[in-house]
Amino acid sequence: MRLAELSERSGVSTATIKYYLREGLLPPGRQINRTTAEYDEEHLRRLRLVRAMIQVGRLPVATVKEVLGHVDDDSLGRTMRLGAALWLLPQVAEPDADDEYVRAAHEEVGALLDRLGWHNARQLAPLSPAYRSLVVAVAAFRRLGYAWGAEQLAPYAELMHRTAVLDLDNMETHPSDAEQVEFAVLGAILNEPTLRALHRLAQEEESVRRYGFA
Amino acid sequence: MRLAELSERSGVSTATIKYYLREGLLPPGRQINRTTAEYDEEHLRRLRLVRAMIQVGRLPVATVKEVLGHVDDDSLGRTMRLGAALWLLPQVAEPDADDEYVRAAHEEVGALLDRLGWHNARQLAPLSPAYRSLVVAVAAFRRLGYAWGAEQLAPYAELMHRTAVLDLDNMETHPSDAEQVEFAVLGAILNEPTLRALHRLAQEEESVRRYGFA
DNA sequence: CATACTTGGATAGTGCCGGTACCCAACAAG
DNA sequence: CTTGTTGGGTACCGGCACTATCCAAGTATG
Repeated sequence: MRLAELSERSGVSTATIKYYLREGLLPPGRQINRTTAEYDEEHLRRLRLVRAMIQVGRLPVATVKEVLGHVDDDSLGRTMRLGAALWLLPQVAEPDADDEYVRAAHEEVGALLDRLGWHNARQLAPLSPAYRSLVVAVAAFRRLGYAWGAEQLAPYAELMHRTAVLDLDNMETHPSDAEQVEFAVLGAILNEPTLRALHRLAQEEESVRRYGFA
Repeated sequence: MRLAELSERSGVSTATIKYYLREGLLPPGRQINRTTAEYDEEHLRRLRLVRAMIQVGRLPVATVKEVLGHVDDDSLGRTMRLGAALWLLPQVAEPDADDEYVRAAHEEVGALLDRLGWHNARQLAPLSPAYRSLVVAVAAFRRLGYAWGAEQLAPYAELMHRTAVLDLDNMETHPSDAEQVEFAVLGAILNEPTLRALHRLAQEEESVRRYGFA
């Protein structure tokens, strides 16, 4: 398959494919001569994966490149590849440690993890981007005067834990390590928009049930 | 309070505040004379709300303006104000109706809603951005060859419904309509990053429980 | 064999977005 | 009176994800 066909089958313009090749998101095709290269089904699959990450997952191009680098790195074990890839997902700006709301948020989130018995998360917390994002979000709520802490978050955390159990159960249905890692990364990237959409649909449903259409 | 103080207490530069004023995200201050205006605590609060939406919720400036417009519109009832504001949240590109994966995704999502008995969501579906986002995400999975449909989504949807119930219960703890709407919009905007962060923390926790740190 | 098209490679340009910088005359504060 | 700040305006910035154009070398078609 040559560039034009790859473009047609993926729905991505040749100019954009060239851009991805330049940026290293797609491996170069098999060079037939100085002006022709041959692509295969693997390229098409990779291209679809890249598009899904960018368009559905809204990852920046540079991040997609990093994520793919970890997914492809055979020198790492499964857990490390997975962790490394997930660690890169969109982050929020570093919280300002001097801010009083941020300090209070740190305490609330710490209390939450203790209360839930999430000892591993507690241990990973200082490094984890997810922990930082949570602190930033909680601080924003508190800055606006809402009581928002361990108490209010615990039931949500419980539900999210059950979601994570589903995620890993789904992942384990895939046979090979490589497939598991790809599925997990995809899950992390594409499942989030899916969950967000389901969440909003559920809000619409429940809201109409309670208050009607008026 | 004048511009400089508003800037200091919010941590937002005067240039940026002027930009928000220009864009209509903040109402103008009380004009004392041609070169002085007075701002109050309401401006500070609104500014913090705007910042939270932009930085934590990652909403584009133009969307923030629209959302605030609906929140402030007293001519609408509670449900409508809420719905109108939520409808604006970040959307995914319109799915291509000609695509076979998109068609299959439509069917799967429809089957899911039937199976769950979400009749209101089913009815709203053609209009709902959340529905469209879900279809796009499911189509992306299927394009990559994963079996991803009503079967796999149902348990997630169940959990998201329980999350939505929590959301609305929390909202109802606020006394006035105006507060309920503000809290709900904030919830939709700030709770999503919160849920995402909790989800990832839960994944880290559960993943370490199953596979250890190796 | 002629002609039109395609290839990889390179470079420059586009449009949007969230600010930022600078200038101004009018006013305020010490 | 001097120094700084105000609202208002305009111009500009850097980052991002492409997109357009050009090129010489090679390919497909009649």
